[in-house]
Amino acid sequence: MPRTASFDRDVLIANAREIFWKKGWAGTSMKDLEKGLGLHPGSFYAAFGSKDALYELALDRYVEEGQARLDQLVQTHGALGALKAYLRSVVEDSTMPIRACMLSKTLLELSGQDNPLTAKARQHMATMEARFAALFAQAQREGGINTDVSPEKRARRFQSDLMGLRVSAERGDVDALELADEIAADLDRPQAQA
Amino acid sequence: MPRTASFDRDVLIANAREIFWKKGWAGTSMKDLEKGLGLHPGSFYAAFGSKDALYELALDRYVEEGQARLDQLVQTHGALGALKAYLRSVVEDSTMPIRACMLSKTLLELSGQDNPLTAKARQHMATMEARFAALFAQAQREGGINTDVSPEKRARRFQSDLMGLRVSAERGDVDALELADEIAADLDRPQAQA
DNA sequence: GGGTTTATTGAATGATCATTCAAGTATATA
DNA sequence: TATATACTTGAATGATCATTCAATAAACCC
Repeated sequence: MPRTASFDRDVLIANAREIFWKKGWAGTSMKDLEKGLGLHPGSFYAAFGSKDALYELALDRYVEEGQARLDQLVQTHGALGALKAYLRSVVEDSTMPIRACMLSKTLLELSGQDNPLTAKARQHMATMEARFAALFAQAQREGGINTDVSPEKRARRFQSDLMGLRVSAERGDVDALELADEIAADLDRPQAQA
Repeated sequence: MPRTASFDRDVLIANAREIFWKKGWAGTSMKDLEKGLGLHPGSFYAAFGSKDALYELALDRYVEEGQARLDQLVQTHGALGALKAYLRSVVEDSTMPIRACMLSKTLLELSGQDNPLTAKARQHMATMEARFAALFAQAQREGGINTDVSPEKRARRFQSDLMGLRVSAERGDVDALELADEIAADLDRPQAQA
């Protein structure tokens, strides 16, 4: 009896991720979304509930894709190689709408107003960091990296440097690829003790 | 003949910097500004012209104060010591409304929409980087740091790490002070070659 | 102290914001 | 093919957005 929906929900979420990632939370209007997704208000709200709800789905999707990209790099380059390649990929990959990390953008834009989406962004960052830590642990087991510093600590620093790299890459007057290689080169050295 | 203005323009710009820094560009409404500055619309527009114009003044002020803080650190700690102390200060200083850098926030929020304010943010970043480079050069002359890498390159990396640190400090679940000390400790070591 | 000049006030403007909903349309089963 | 069921449409909602402006109030010079 029911009429079937004419759109692919998954594609719509991917589109939304693209738009939100590029233009940010406040910078994306419902008109932008209606146009970008080809959806009228009624269909939009029937499908997603609200702009906030879709943003959350877009964030989830963003992290899933990042993890998938990382997984693939691990398969081809191994743990340590994947971490290095990941640094390059975030400034090279031309399929991304901008260089900056969507989690950083969300956190910076919304943490000053207490928007619930910041909690989500923070969670995702912790998840990514845990994934990095697992890869550092694997690299240490495989002997590719020395064990003077815990995987957790290395992961924390790695993600911090990654965020810095991706902000720098938005500047335009910075050779982000060179910066990425510098950070990657540091991974081969014993880490400084604070 | 004229009536004198009842407000101190400098104080108002400082207040605006505080509000914009914390809540961001889109997150700050005219109502926020009117309330925060104690100014009615008419006075506001007579004094500053527009919300955008005031944001630009706030950005300028933000950079001036950062430079002043850095200058003071140089006087007490010397060039290299100042760079290290600056890392700590950005996560410790309780007078700042948030940990994140206002230039990063501006760049990330507005670079996806082509807002002219992004150019301003980029310029300021380049200026800060030049200041860092001068301090690295001084540290190299004084022998506090080795000369295997150019001051410009060190400055670029320093600022990138600084941005990453300040994004990480917004997470809440990261010991930003420890991270700052790790980055500071790296300054004493020969820099890795990419 | 009167007259001029400028600051202040706050209501009004028109645009845009996210969201709602009633009416219309298409599809799949029976 | 009739009917039930869901999807689609787009106008309407009320809030809030940045900005304007005419009216009012205050301060300075002569």
